[in-house]
Amino acid sequence: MEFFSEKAVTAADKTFFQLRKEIVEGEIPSGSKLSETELSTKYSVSRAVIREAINRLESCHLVERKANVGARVVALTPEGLVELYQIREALEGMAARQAAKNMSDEEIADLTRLLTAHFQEVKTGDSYYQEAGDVDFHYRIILGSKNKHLIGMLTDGIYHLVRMYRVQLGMAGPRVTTAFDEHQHIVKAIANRDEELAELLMRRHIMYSKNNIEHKLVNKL
Amino acid sequence: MEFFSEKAVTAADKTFFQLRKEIVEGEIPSGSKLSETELSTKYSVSRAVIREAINRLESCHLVERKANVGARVVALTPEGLVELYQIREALEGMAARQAAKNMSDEEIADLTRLLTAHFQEVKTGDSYYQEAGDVDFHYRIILGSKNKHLIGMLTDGIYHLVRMYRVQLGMAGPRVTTAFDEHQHIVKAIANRDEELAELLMRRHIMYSKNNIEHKLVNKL
DNA sequence: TATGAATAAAGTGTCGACAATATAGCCGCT
DNA sequence: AGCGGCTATATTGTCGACACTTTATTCATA
Repeated sequence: MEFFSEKAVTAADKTFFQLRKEIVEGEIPSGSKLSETELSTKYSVSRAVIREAINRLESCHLVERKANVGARVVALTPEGLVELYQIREALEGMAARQAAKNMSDEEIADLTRLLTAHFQEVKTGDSYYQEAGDVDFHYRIILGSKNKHLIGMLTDGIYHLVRMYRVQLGMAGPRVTTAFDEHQHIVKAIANRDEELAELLMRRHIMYSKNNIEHKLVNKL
Repeated sequence: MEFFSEKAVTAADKTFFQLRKEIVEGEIPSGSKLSETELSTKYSVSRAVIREAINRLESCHLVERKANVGARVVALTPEGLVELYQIREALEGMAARQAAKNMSDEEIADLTRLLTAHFQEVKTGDSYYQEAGDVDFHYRIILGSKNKHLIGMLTDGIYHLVRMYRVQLGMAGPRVTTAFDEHQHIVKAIANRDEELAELLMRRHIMYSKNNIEHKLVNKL
């Protein structure tokens, strides 16, 4: 899943990536407390490193911190999920709009190829790669926006929280073929340089995805 | 300007607020380097406090950091401004949509009162309070969305960067009466619970504002 | 003179210890 | 027995020192 070119140069980086991974995958359960001393012994680093890692996790909205009290992993709630998807709808919609304007022809061709390759895998029915492919698709469009702030907010900011909801609610699942069709329509709109339609389709795509997840989630949280 | 209820409980808080203020207002010039040792002597706190403050400034996109090299205040560029306003358009548009859905009748009445009071000040021609009134208006709608993630991203995240552009480019200025009309239309849409229109009008409002600033900015950056 | 390696200087990254604050448990009081 | 205040403990916040990396300087060599 590391198609983000994130290389850990410092110890705080490594610890941050490790903690983020464990939180997203639920190894550190949501709602649990993050004790600085405990973590520093567990990872064999100083508390300063842990503190920096926790600060970064807070920036990703993966933990919440109170002064003089400590940090807790965020709780997963239906309201939080809805709020998150509203933000995705706004930001990724804008990303699709800008991608329709700013992606190069080669990049669009690449994206089309990705989609057909993806279609081959869909036929084999392997749902995990469906998940990865979906993330990859959205990631490319985000990059295609060429908006550095937008890219940062989505990839560094909220995408790991999205993954956290998906992983912990077990969201590898259906909606495969329908989502695939939606992806195709979006790419066509981008290829036609139709900014308005690209944004609209992306927003609908994310809204459908939200509704789908919401249904599943009723009896899980 | 402190209508955000941000109280500094810890030393790192105070340093962060102080540094943020100085960066936004240009006292620490954009593009300049932030030396940890230098700042720690200047503010009479330890480097650990400075480091935490700088980390938070990085989360706000006010400084950029490179491992083993240091942190610099972000450079103000025309491209950066455009990117920032694209994000505002997406997020505040969504905020207006959600505000039309979630604000209470009392809150809407309050907002209307704010607008008429604001109109009185516009007639006196004091442009500074126009600026404050504009920020206040947007802030209330953001809060009205009732989306915690959205509120956090806008108020903690990008709003200080928006202010930095405005302050350092000297953006107290015209567009007063037209902006006021736009505000009125937005409130009407919210009062009518017309989510679609509220979002559309807010997006247009921000787009106009962007175009206005872009024109002024040509010969400044 | 220009280039490159070796070295010195400065700055960031990391650490362990101390100080300040919040939480938990105990004791006395009503 | 229940409640409020106090003490003890544990955790976070802050500090100064050391280790490592980057950058600037110096010096030798082609």
